[in-house]
Amino acid sequence: MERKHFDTHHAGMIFQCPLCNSVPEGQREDFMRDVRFSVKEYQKGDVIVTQGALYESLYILIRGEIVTEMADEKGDFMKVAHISAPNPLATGFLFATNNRSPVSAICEMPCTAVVIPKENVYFLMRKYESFMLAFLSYISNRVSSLSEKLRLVSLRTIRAKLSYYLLRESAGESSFRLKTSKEEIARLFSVSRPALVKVMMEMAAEGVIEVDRRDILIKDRAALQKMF
Amino acid sequence: MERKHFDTHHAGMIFQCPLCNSVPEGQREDFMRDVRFSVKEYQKGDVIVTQGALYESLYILIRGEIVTEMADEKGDFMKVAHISAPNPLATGFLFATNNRSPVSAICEMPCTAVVIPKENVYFLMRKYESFMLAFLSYISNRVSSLSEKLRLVSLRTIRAKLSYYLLRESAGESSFRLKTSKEEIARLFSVSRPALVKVMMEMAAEGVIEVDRRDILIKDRAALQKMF
DNA sequence: AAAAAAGTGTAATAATTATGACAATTGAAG
DNA sequence: CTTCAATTGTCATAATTATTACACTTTTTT
Repeated sequence: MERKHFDTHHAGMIFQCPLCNSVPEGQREDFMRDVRFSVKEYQKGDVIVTQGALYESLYILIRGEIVTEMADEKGDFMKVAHISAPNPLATGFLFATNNRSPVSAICEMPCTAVVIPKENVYFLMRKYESFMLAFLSYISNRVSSLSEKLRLVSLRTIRAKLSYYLLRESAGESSFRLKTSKEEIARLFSVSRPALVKVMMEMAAEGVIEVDRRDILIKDRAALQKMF
Repeated sequence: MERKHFDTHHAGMIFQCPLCNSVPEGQREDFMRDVRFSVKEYQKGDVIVTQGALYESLYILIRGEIVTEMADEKGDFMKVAHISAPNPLATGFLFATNNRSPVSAICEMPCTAVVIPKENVYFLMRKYESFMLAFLSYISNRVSSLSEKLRLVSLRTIRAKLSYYLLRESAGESSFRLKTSKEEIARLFSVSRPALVKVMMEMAAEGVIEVDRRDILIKDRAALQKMF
C-alpha cells in the first residue's frame, strides 16, 4: 500500500519529461491508471542498460544523471552522451528492428527510473494522441540532431567544421559564449584539441573572429560562410 | 472518375513500401478508404522537396529514383542519399519540432509520389496499429543507421574507419564483396579516395586482408579489431 | 565492336592534423 | 586566502591525409 503510493508519487515525475509533459492535465489521472510501470533505483556506477542487450522497455530517468558509453572491441570506452533527469533513455531504438542497445548507460550518481514495457507504450500511444505525437516528435528530433552532427563531422577540415559550428552556435548574434570547453568541442569534431585551438587562433589572426577563452566575436560572417 | 481510379490504382503501390507493407491484407481496403492523398508526377531534374521548406506531408515515392542533396552556403552541393521506389521520403523530420527539410530531393528520372497530409498520417497511425509500428520502426531504424554512420565517421584514422567498416560489411564471413565503389566508400568516410586506397593496400601488404578490386578476403580478423 | 564512362591502383608533393609536452590562467573547494 | 583541478594557449615533431596527375581495367553505351 504505502509502497504503491510511493511509486505512484515518484512516477508522477514522468510528466516533467519531454515525452509525457504534453499529456494534458485533464488526462493525467487516466494516464497514470493506464500506465504499467515499475520504479527502479540505482546507485552511482550501476549499469542501467548494457550494450548489446535486448531492450524491451522504455526507461524514463526521473532522478539523477547518467552517461552513455560505447565499448569498442578493444574494450576501451567512448563517452557518447550525458542524460540528466527528467528524460527518456534511448527511445531511438526501442522500436528499431534490431532493438539491442548500441550503448551502455551508467549512473553518475544515485538514479531513479520508471520502466514501462514496450507493449504498454504502444497502448498509451494509441490512447493518448498527445503522447504519440510527443514520442514521434522526440524521435524525429533525434534524427535531426544526428543528421546535424553527421553533417558537421563530415566536413573535411577543422576550419570548415569550426566555421559551421560557430555559425550555428552564434544563432545570428555576432557576440556569444561557447557552451562547452574546447576539449569537448574537439571531441565533437573528432579532432585533437591543440589542432582545434590552432585553427581557431589562425582564424582570429586573419580577423575573421575574436577569441577570448569562451567568448567569441564574429567579425566577418561572410568569410565564415565561405569556409565550408 | 477515370482519374480517381487511376490514382487509386497507383496509390495501391504504397503497400510495397516498408511503411505500409505491414498493413494486413484484410485491412488494406479500409486503409485505402481512410487515406487522404494526392498523386504527383515529376520529371527528371524536378525538385520534390526544397531544402529549408516546411514539410507538412508524408511523401511516398512509388516510381523512380531520387537523390537528396544538401546545399552548403557556398551553393555547392553535397549528395546525401539515393532513394528508390517504393520508399518514403524524409519521414525523419515530418514530426520534428523544426520540420523544415534539411535537404532537397531531386528526381533522377521520371518519378511518381503519393502525398499524404500529416494530420491524415496521425489518423492512420491511431487507427492502424501495424502502420504505427511500421512508422516507428522506420524512424527508429533511421536513428540506428545514423548512429552507426556517426560512429564510423568519428573514428580518427582511415585505418580505424576501414577496419570497422570491413568488419561490419563482412557480416562474419571471411570473404565478401564490397557493395559500393571505393569512391563512395571514401565519401562515406569523408576522406579522399587515393588515401583510402593507399591505406587499404597497406593493410593488404601487412597480410591483414587481401584485396582484388571489390573482392575482399579477411585474413586476420583479430588484427582488424585491434585497429580502432 | 568501338567509344565513352566509370572505376581502380599508384606516386610525388603539399597541407593538415596528431602527439606529447609545457606554462599560464581560471574556478572551485577547502 | 590557498590549493588543486580543469581549462587554455603554445610549440616542435611525427604521422596522416589531400591534391593532382597518370596509366590501366572494367562496364556501359552507342
